Parts: sequence; structure tokens; C-alpha cells
Amino acid sequence: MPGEARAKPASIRDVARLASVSYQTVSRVLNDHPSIREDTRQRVLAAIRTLDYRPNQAARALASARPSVLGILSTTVGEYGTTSAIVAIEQVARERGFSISTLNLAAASPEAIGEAVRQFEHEQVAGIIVLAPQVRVFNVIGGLGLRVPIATLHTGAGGAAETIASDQRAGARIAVEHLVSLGHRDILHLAGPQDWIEAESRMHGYLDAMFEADLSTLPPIRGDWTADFGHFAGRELAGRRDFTAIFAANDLMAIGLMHGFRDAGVRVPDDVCVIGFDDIPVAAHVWPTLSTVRMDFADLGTRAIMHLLAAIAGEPAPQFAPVSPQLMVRQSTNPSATRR
Amino acid sequence: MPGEARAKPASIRDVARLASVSYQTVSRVLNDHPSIREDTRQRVLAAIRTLDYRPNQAARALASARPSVLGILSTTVGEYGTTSAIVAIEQVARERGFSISTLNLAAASPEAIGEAVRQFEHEQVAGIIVLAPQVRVFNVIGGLGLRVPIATLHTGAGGAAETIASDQRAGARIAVEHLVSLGHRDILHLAGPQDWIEAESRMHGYLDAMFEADLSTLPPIRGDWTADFGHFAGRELAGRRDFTAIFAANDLMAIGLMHGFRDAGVRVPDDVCVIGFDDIPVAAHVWPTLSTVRMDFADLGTRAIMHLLAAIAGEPAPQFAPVSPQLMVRQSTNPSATRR
DNA sequence: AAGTCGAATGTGTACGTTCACATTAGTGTA
DNA sequence: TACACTAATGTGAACGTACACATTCGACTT
Repeated sequence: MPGEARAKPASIRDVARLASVSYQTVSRVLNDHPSIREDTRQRVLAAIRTLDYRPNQAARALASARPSVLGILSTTVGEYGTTSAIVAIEQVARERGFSISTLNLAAASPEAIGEAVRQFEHEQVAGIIVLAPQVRVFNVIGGLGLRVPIATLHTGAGGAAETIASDQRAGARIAVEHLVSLGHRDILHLAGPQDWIEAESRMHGYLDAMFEADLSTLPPIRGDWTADFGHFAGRELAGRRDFTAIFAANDLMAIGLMHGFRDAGVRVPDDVCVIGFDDIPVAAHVWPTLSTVRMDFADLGTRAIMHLLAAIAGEPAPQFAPVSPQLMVRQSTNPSATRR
Repeated sequence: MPGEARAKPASIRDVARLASVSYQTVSRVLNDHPSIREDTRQRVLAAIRTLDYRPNQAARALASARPSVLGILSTTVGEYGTTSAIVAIEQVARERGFSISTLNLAAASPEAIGEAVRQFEHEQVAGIIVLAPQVRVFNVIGGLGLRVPIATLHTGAGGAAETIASDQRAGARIAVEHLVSLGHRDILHLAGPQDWIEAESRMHGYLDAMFEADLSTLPPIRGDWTADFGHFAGRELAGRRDFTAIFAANDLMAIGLMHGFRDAGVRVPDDVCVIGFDDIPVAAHVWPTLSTVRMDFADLGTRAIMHLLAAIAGEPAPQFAPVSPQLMVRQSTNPSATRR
């Protein structure tokens, strides 16, 4: 509003002039070149501060091969934890001088994914983090002969994509083991969509635990992650009596499931025990409060980005201790705890 | 893995050579210059398709004043709807040829916000969309003498920031009117944090409805949007008998509130009616199912981006019909409907 | 038929940075 | 003291595009 003529941002040459050096010297200071005398460096840094100079990323990306943008590809289909992972990723990335370009896919069709990745490629991103953990995403990406490094939060990516050892499988196992320890023998799994890596991991965890406890498994129900589906499933399953506990692949479905049971007159946890996965913020507040498994998604995000940055720098992949998922025991698996 | 030498992406000059025109002509085709013969344009477009050419955004941003990146600034403190708004914003922006750079703030301190905005400025963004609707965010931004256009989803931004007429206030009003129509006269408001624009809007809606119904208001409780706080508040409020209904500023707090009441032996909706705001996916599945108000956040996002794009292009702000919030009546405000 | 005008296209240059190479200063060695 | 060798700095290009200007071409006027 005050209409003050805004000065054009300072360029590397302005800094050089003020510091009485060549623009190249400034560039070296910016890029931590080893051969710079300390007093020169200080003079340049002072000039940078005086002029509030910030390197032009566009020019930098144009002139150098290595770009300064990281792409995050995600599907919106509600996965809890995605957000906290993104925040963690961003933070690390920005500390290392990268910007983040996000691309949220409404539908995860192979075409859309391919297009998105090519979009990133054309935007000259340094690397891509994929938070759209469908199996076919990786098939598509694998078939693209991609040049940019890719990382994901999830195991089982297969193909060329770099993967992080996440412990969804261990988490699912812990959940089921909890049910087993309560004496349940007939445990049903309400799984996620077939194509999802996380759904597969969690189902494997279920199978692991059942196998180890020497229990026979029931064919899992395939859901779509939504509470609405859980609700539907609950009403459908109310008629069956071949299970005494259910492990739902996420909390949303678990909560819908309990609603469906309630509608049908099946009591949780008295008639059927339910455990979820994620520990979404409302899990501790629904009725009955939902037992679940909590994972540190921010930590997973950090690993993914560290992994990606290492790949970009051509360094060997960093190793991390496994993330330990945490069992949250609440009312939905504890018959004696439900008081109204 | 197959180590095939990857070809360098095609440049505008490659296209020009293939189409037997000058690179400038290609540039004109790309920028929809009027004076291009139709057959020339077609020849250029064909060459573009053949080479799978995509303009280099970095070079484009460098050469032209107008950059092609839009910044999205948001705080992570859980607001439902942010995600769907972002998706909508991105879609429109990408259609118009912009990339999206996101910057999620963990803490919304004035310093962090200022730094984030300067970061965007330095990244040469064309405009910024702010999804961190705290009042002080706008104070900080207003005091920055910013040159890039800014838009937000929310009204009441004040200062220089461009605003969109959103209807949170109307939504809150509808929620309270619903309670009034059920015969409630003593209605308490569980508000959001003082600094938040949305919290203020929703409180204003509450006050509007109470005033119009000629009812006296109670001092609102200030929450922090979380279910945990709602839980705490529910236990605290259970001792009070000076209200028969509560309007919570978001669903998360409403669900926690019902949990707190349950703990304290207060029955919802029989003793106290509860209504929330947002219609988060679990609202229809908790017990009792939560009455609430649904807003089309994707639509709000679309408006915000249209607004911003108009500002960037120097066009007048587009006008939209108000978004009508939708009342979702469920069990938590319907005493006769709770069957177990 | 020469002149005028606008449409269509081409040529130089700049954007801000990095890279490859060239140069100068600085230090030790013989 | 001269020599080599490294450290420190400087110079000329190039990245891929858009902008300002110059040019060519054709059609229409007089």
C-alpha cells in the first residue's frame, strides 16, 4: 500500500562488489569450497548479511546439474501419519537446503502416477519421496527407468525403489499377539486394500503372529481404510460367530466396525474384541476406547528423507535401529474395563 | 540398473530445430502469443510432442519476472479440512502451470512465520496461500511489507492480506440455531484457541445465534482443538448444571468432551446435547454419533487459489456465491435416537 | 506501382548462478 | 634466490528461457 519502490533483490555480484572479491569467490563461500581464506569468508558472509542476500534458486538450479527441490508424491486417501511424516521430512530437507514440491494425487491410477513422476522429473527435482504406498505405484515407477532417486516410508516396495525398513509388520504382529495373549484363538483380520503396501505389511504381521501361535487363520476381509466401510463390515460380520476378536488394519475401520457391531447388538469388547492400528487422536476417546498400535511416523519420515538425501549425495544408505511400535491397550480389548 | 545413458532433456532449441523455426517462435507458441500462424503452431506442437519437451521451470523463472511456484504455508496443528483444501489448491494451481512449494510449521511463532514467508519470498514464489489461520500470523505478515500476493481460506485476516469470504461464522450459527430449535436455552461454547481466526469466527457465529434468539451467553471455554482437551473439559464441566447443550468449535474436542462426560456419568444426549464442527470421518461412527456442521473445504481451497491467481495476474478478485455449511443431525443432539 | 501497415518470424541480450579453466599469491624446498 | 607446488582467487563461458527490438513477408490502399 505505501507504494514504496521495492529494491531488486541483491545478486551474487552485489555481494562480491561489497566484499571486494569476485563473484566466484562468493559462490565458493556459498558452496563451502575448501580453498577460501578465513578472513575472506568472513568478509563475504558480512556482505551477505548486510544485503540480506539469498541465492536465487532458479539460477542455481539452471546453472548446476543438481537441483534443490525435493518432490513429495502422495495420495490423499486417508492414511494417518502421512502428515506428521511430511512435516518431519520437510524439516530435514529444508535444513539441508532443499525446497519441497508436493504433488497430491486424488486417484492413484498408474497413468496419474506416471504423469506425476514425469512432472517431478521435468521440474528437475533432486529426488522423490513417495507416500502413496500402493504396490502398483512402484510397478509404474519401476517401469519408468527413472533417473532420480526415490525413497518411501515403507518396506516391500520392491523393484528399483529405495526402501526403508519400517516396522508395520512388527506392529501388526504385536497387535495380534496381544489378542492371542488374551486367550483369543479365532482372530479375524479386517485388512486394507489389496494394492497397498501397508495393507500387505500389516496382514503379514497378522499371519506371522497367527502362525507362531499355531492358530488357523480366517480369510481376511478387504476394506478400503474408511470408517464407513468398517461400519458396513461390522453389520455384516455381526451374524458370524466364528471369531472372537478382530484386528483392523487401521483405526478408522476399527471405529466404524465397533459402530456396526453396536448397531447389530454385538457388544465390544464383551462379545468381540477389536484392536486397530495408528493410534489416531480420537482412538483414546471413542466408546469403547480403542486399543491400537502406535507408530512414530515422524521418525519414519526422517528415515526416509535421510535415506533419500544419502542416495542423492551418492553416499551409502544410512542404517537405523528399527522403530518399535507401541501397543496401546484400552477398553476395546479389555472386557472388564467397560463401565458405562 | 540397466545403466542406459540417459539423454539430456530436450530444450527449446531442439524443438525449434525439429520444427524448422526459431527458438523464439517456439517460445511464442508456449506462451500463447497471438501472432502465430496456425500451421506453424501445429508444427511446433508436433515437435514438442515428439521430443517430449517440457519447458524448464528454473530457466523460465530466471528469465521472466513472474515465477511459477506457489507457496503454501500451513501449521500442522490439526485442523481437519486443511488436507482437502490443499489438494484442491494444488490441482487448480497445476492446471494453471504452477508448482507448489509447501512449508509446514510445527510451531506458529511470529519468528518462524516471518522466516517462512521470507523463505518463500526468496524462493521467488508468485504468491502464498496461508493455511495457518492464527491472527498473529497475519499481524506478522502484515508488518513485513510483503510484495507477493497472499490469500487465505479465512475471513477476518485483516491487514493487507487478501481474504476469502468463508462461512465458518454462518456454519457455527447454524449449529447453535439447531440447538436452540431443540429447545435449549443454556448453551455453552467450547471454543478454539484465542489466537485462531477460525476459533473467532465460530465463536462469533455462536454469539450471533444466541443474540438473535435473545438468549444470554455463558463465558466460553477456551480449548486447544484436541480431543484430549475435550476429555479434560468434559470431566470438569460434568459438575456444572448451568447448561443443557454445548457447541464445540471442532469435532475432535466434541468427541473428547463426550468421553469426559461419559467418564463422569453424564449422558449424551439425554443430559447434555453436544454438537461439533467439521464432520470428520469418524463423527458419524463414534457413540453417540456426533451431530456437526460440514463445510466444503475443497471448495474453500479452490476459492482461495482462484483469488490468489487473480491477484497474481493483476485481475480483479473473483466473486463467489457463499459456501453453504451443511448441518448433520445425529444422535448427540437427539435424545430419542440413542439406542444401545 | 509504390507506399503503408500489421502480422509473422528471427536476432541479440539478459536473468543469476555454476563450471572449467586461467591466473595470482603463498609456502616450502633445494 | 630461484623452483616447484599448492592455496587462493579471478575470468570466460554456459545453463534454458523471455524480452526488446529488428526484420521479412504479404495484403491492402492510393
